[in-house]
Amino acid sequence: MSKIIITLPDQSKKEYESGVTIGEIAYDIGKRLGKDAIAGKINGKLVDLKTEVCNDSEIEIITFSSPEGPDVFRHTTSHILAQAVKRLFPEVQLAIGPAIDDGYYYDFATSQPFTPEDLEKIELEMNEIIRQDLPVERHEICRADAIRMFQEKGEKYKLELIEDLPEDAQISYYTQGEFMDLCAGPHLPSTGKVGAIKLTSVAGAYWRGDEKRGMLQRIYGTSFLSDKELKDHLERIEEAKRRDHRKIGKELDLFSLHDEGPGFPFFHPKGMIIRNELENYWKKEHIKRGYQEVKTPIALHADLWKRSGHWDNYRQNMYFTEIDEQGFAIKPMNCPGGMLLYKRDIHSYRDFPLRVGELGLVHRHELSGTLHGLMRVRCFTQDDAHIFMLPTQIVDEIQNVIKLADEMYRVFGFEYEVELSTRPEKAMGTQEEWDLATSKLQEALDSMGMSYKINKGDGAFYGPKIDFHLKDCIGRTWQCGTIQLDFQMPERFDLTYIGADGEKHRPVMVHRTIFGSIERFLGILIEHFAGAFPTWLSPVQVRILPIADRHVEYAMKIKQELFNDDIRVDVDDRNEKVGFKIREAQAEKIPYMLVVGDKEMESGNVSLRTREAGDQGSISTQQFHEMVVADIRSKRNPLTCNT
RNA sequence: GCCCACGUAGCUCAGUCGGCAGAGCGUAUCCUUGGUAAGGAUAAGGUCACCGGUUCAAUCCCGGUCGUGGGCUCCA
Repeated sequence: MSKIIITLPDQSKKEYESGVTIGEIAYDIGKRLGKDAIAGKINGKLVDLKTEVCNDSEIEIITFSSPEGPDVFRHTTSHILAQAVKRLFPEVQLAIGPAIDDGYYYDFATSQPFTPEDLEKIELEMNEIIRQDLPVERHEICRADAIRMFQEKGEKYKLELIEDLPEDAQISYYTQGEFMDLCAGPHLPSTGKVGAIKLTSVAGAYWRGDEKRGMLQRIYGTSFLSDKELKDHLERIEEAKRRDHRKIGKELDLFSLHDEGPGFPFFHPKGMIIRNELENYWKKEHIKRGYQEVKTPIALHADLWKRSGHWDNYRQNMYFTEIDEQGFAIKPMNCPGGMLLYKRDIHSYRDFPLRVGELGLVHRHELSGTLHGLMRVRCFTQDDAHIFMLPTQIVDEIQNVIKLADEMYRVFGFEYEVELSTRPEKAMGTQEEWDLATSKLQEALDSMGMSYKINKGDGAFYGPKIDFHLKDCIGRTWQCGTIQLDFQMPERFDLTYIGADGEKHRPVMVHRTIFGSIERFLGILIEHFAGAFPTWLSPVQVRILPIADRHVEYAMKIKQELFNDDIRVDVDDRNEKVGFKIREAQAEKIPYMLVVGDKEMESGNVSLRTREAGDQGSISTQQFHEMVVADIRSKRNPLTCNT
C-alpha cells in the first residue's frame, strides 16, 4: 500500500495512508492554522473535502477567509434556501442556485410567485436548518442512475442539466437531511457552519438566461460568517442608496425624468452647468490632440441606414419617422453621418490620422425594463470621434486614445478596468478581418502593458472593441469609454484615400468615446462624488451669506468681483439666520461659503467656510479670490471617497 | 419586452378592513436683523397616475393602460 506524504504549513511532513481524503488533511492543516477548512483544491481545482488525494496532487486548503471561501459557504446557503423552499412548498421545482458576488440566488419553477411574506417564512425555515446543523454529504453516481433518480423526483430542470453532461460522466449530488440536490460542489461540511443569512429580493429570471424559455422565480440572498459582517454589508448597500444619482439628482435639482418621456432625461440649469463644463473640458482636450469637431443631423434617410448595416443589424433599437413620404431614421449612432462627411472630400494619406469628433445626440429604443436614471436612457450624447488612418497607424493611434482616456479618467479620480470584446454571433465581415482587427487592439494594449479581460463574443456588429469600465467610490463598475475598430463602414461606404503611389486605397476607421455618454458619465460622477463635485464642476462654486440686510450691498460687491472672473457665485439674501443659510448651502454641497457682517465690512475681509472643513476664519477677499481661481483651474478632487 | 413590487401635495412619506384627504419639509405673506447646520406666526397647495368595472358610495376592491423600483435579457 502506497503512502502519501504531505508538507504542512509549518514545513513538517506528515505521512498518510492512500485513500486519505483532502478533508482529513485539511483538518490537520486547519488545526495548525487555527482556521476552519471548508473546501480544498487539488491541482488548482475546487473539490469537496471527501475527495481522495494521490501522491502527486498539489493541495490547497480553502478556509472561510480565503478568496474562494465565501463562494463555498454562499453556495451551501443557496442549498439551505432550496431546502427551506422545498419544506414549505413541496411542489416547487428546483432550477439552479449558484453563489454570486456578495451572495447567492436560487431559481425555482412555481405556479404562484413568492410574496414578501413567503420570503419571511423561508428565512425563518433557513435559520431552522442552520440550527439543526445537518451534515452536508457528497454522493457520486453514474449518469443513467442520476437520470432515473431525478425522473423519480420529477425535477425536470435538473434532468435537463444532467442530459447535457457527457454519457460517461460521474454525477455528484449533495444531501443535507431530507434534501438532495444535483451539484458539483464543494460545500461546507454542515449547515450549521453558515452564520448570518438574509434574503434580499425576489425577481423573475429566464431559465438559462434565454427569454424564449420559461420565466422562473429567483430568490436573492446573502450570507456571512457573523452578524457583524452581514450588518456591514447591509450598511454598504445603504451607502450606495444614499449615493444614488437619481436621489441626489433630484435633491440637487440637476435633472428629472417625466412620465411623458420615459428614458428621455430633462436637464435643469444646474445639471446643464455640469454638462457644459464636461463638454468644454472634453473639447479642450481633443483640440489639443488634433481633433476637429463636427455636428451631424439627428434624422437621416432610411437608405443611409440600409447601407451602413444598421437596418439589418440594429433596426429593433431604432426610431423611425416619415418626411415627405420618405422613410427616415433617428440616428442611434453617429458613424453613418460621419461617413457622408468623409466622402465629401478627396483625402490624402498625408492628412492621416484624420480625427473627427462629435458630441452627437443619439436615440435608441432600449427595452422599457432596462431604463435606469441617467445610466441607461433612450437618448444620450455620445462623445464620439471617428479616426481615419492607414493600416500602419492603427496601433499608435489606439494607444493615443488609451492615453487620452487614462488622462481624462484620472482627472476625476476614477479607477477603471479594461475589457477586450471579440466577434459576436451577429456580425458583418469575414473571420480574417475580425482576427486582424482583434489582434491590432490586443497589440496596442499589450505593448502598453495594460491588463485587461477578454469578453468573447461581446463586440459590436461591425468590429471588436476595447471597453473602459469605471469604478465608482464603492467599487461598482460602469462601461463608459470604448474604442471600436471598424473595417466594415469604410467598405460599405466605399471610403478611399490617395496613397503615396497616387492610387486609391481603403482607410481604416476607429470609433471611440471617452465619457461614453455624457448622461451616464454624469450619473457616475454624481455617485462617485456623492453630489459634492470638485469646484470646477460645482453648479454654485461660492455662496455669500450676509448676516443682516445691511450687509447685502457688501456681499453684492464681492459677488461682482468673483463673477467678473467667471466664478459661479450667488448671494443668499433671504431673511434667514446665518445658521440656516449654512445648513442649506451645505446640503447643496457648495464648496465655499463666505459669511459677511459688520466685522468683514470694516476689515474688507470675508469669513470663509468650506464644505469639507467647516469654519476657516477670516481671509482677505483678494486671497480668497485667488484661492478659488486656483482651485477651479487645478480641477482638484474633494476628499469624499473614503467609504 | 418578461417576472415581482409600487404609484397619495413641489419633495419625503402617513392614512382610509369602502363613507368630506393628513404630517413634516419646501413655497407665499407678515413679524423678527439674527455671527457659522433648522427664529416665530398665518396661508395657499391634491380628480389619491390614467381608463373602465363592482357598489347607494371607490383614493381603497377587481380588470386594463401608463410610469417607477428591484431583477432577467440587452447596453454608452
